Amino acid sequence: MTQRRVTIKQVAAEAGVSITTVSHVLNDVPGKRVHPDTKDRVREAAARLGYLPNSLAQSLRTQRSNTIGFIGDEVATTPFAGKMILGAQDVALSRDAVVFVVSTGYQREVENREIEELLRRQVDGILYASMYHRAVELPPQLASVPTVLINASCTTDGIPWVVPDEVAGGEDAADVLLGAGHRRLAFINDVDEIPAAFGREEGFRRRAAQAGLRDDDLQVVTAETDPAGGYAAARQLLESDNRPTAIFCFNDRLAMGVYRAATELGLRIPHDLSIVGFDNQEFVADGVFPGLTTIELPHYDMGVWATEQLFDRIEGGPRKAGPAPTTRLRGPVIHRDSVASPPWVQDPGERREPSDRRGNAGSDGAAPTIRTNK
Amino acid sequence: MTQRRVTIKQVAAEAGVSITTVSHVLNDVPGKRVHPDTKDRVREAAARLGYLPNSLAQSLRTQRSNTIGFIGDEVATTPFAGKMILGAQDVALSRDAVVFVVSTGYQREVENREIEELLRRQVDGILYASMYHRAVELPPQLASVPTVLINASCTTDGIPWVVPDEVAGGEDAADVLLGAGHRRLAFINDVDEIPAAFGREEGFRRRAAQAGLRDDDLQVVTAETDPAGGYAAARQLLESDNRPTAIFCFNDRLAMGVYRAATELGLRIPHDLSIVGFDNQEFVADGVFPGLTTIELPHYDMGVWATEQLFDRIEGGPRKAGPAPTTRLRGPVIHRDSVASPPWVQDPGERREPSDRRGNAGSDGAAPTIRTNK
DNA sequence: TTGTAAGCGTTATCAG
DNA sequence: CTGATAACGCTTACAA
Repeated sequence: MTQRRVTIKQVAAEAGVSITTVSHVLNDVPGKRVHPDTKDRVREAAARLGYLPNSLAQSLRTQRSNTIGFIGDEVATTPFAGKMILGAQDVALSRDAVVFVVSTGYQREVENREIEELLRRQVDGILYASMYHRAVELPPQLASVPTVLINASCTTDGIPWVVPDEVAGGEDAADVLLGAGHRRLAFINDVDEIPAAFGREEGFRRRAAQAGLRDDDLQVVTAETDPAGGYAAARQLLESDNRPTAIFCFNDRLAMGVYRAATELGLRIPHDLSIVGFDNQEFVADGVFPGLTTIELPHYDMGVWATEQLFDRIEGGPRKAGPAPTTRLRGPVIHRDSVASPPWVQDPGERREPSDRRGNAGSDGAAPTIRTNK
Repeated sequence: MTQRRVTIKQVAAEAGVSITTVSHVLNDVPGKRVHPDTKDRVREAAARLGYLPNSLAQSLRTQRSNTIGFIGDEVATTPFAGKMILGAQDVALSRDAVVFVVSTGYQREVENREIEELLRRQVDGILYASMYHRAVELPPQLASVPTVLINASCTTDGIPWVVPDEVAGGEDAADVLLGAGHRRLAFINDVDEIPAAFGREEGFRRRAAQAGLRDDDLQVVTAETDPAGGYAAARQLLESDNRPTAIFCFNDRLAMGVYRAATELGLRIPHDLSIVGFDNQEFVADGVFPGLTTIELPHYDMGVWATEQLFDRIEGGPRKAGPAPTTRLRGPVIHRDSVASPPWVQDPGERREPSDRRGNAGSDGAAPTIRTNK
């Protein structure tokens, strides 16, 4: 059935010119002037035959495949992978490129095989993505091809990387709570010692200190980052003498447990207890009641940034001047309904206005702020 | 920096043979007998140089790219995409193939461009995936390349497709509830008229009827498939005269709303109300308290099945005999803690044993059953 | 303004 | 058993 695809030769024949000419007009080669009439004839012929240049042949000749690889440690169990991939493919498509997606499942051998397959296919570059913010060691085979890290940092130099601005996230969370008038805060942090844990705590503490909170007005505890962990930590926090009026949670899943604890203790959210989460896992943050105000992780934007960097490097030749760029991207705060002023506060300070969903590719400037409907 | 990759020519030189011979030994060409010593020399040379055959050149020559495309309507906003992709890439990798992932965002123009890019790259075949079970119309450009549908059906003949077995899902949900001794059931279905809605209702009703339930022992209402929709429907259901003791929800998100309604009405889950969901959206089903018993959608398995079919077609030449295979895959029921026997029931019937997570690629046979820890 | 021919890295045909 | 050599479909000096 699948009759052989139409080639440049057929187009040439159809247009009554040589294949060289076809190539010239179809590629708009700079120095070459081709008679307008000829051009038209060629274009028509190509269109008539439905000619699509064979990318493999082009790549073989030009040493450029317009193809990049996306290597993820896991692609199925987190909702984040999709956003990074989408960011990557959006900018890829704008350069007529397509992306190979492979998932390693954290297995070195699988990773090696996949890298090999990608290399054999002459990918122009590789995006190496982690599902959670961490430091990685770059597989040595990748040394030969432009590579950019997403949601991960590394010490190999010459490798650009992008991660979320965790500190800013912690600050933003604090600002939301402080802005509403809260003065007794708690932070349920991840037990694991990872960049996100350090960064968010640092930012949160800094703002609390700047706001003049005393040491025992800010409790920090750690927990497993799941509902059970959040529940346990929240019970402890909420039954203590100096009960906080607001809790910042390392992530949304953990926050679910805090909701439960609050409910069990008869505390109403947000009236008796305000909560801010992290991640903006839509089905979670938007599914709990009342909706969870949370800090979004900039996965899509990281995908975009990384891919743009990647193409820069691919096009910029071997190595651009100066060290590789790295950046931390700030995620927007998503306002829902889990934050209110404590009863004794009159003026909760101004509430920020809604803004657009995707406006924040930069890492500096004030945090964009978002209010969801519903 | 990136010195030109090593080619077959260099290997030939290094081994002191012709490139033909190198090709012969590296590919183990059937009819060709090469002296064992020569073989060794070649293999060593290849290894020493770190030779990786250029896949582009191979493809150009053999007309086989060992590359497939995965076209999804959206890849970022659902947790399902990742599983289908993983299924696809797992089988692809086992055939030394890699998969291009593209997302159309439901935009025809984007889809067309992407299809074009894939075709230009000579993909051997295409997986066309929908994020929710529906009937699709196949883009005509795909006629020229082997294609298999995932989570979607179509009428174009010759096109294999795989979808979830919705009817079985409805039956399984009913069985769980009926098995626990419930006799007053409700089903909150999707308002949208989609295959999932029809199928699940059919299966659920069938089993209820088989169990001898009277018509008014099974209420079916419809709602938006989000927490708010579930909440509203549940309030209505639970405040009625003939309050059901168990509710089957079209999906897990909707079930979240049912949890809230139950809590507000002072009904305890599962003691006063049993709930079964659908989808097994991990962070939701596993995040609510108590954990939600639910029917999993077989996304991974659908990805696997489709990709195997795809390779069959690719290898089987133009068209295999007979009509294209299609199938409905059953998802396992995931037992958590949202189902119990109503108080008046003595023996809830036997509870099934835990089983393995991936054992169910087939669509027939009893539903595999899974109990999560925690 | 157009065309010839070399070459990108392989595989496959056909001789030696 | 081994090796020239012609494709595969395209781009690009270089000629005409």
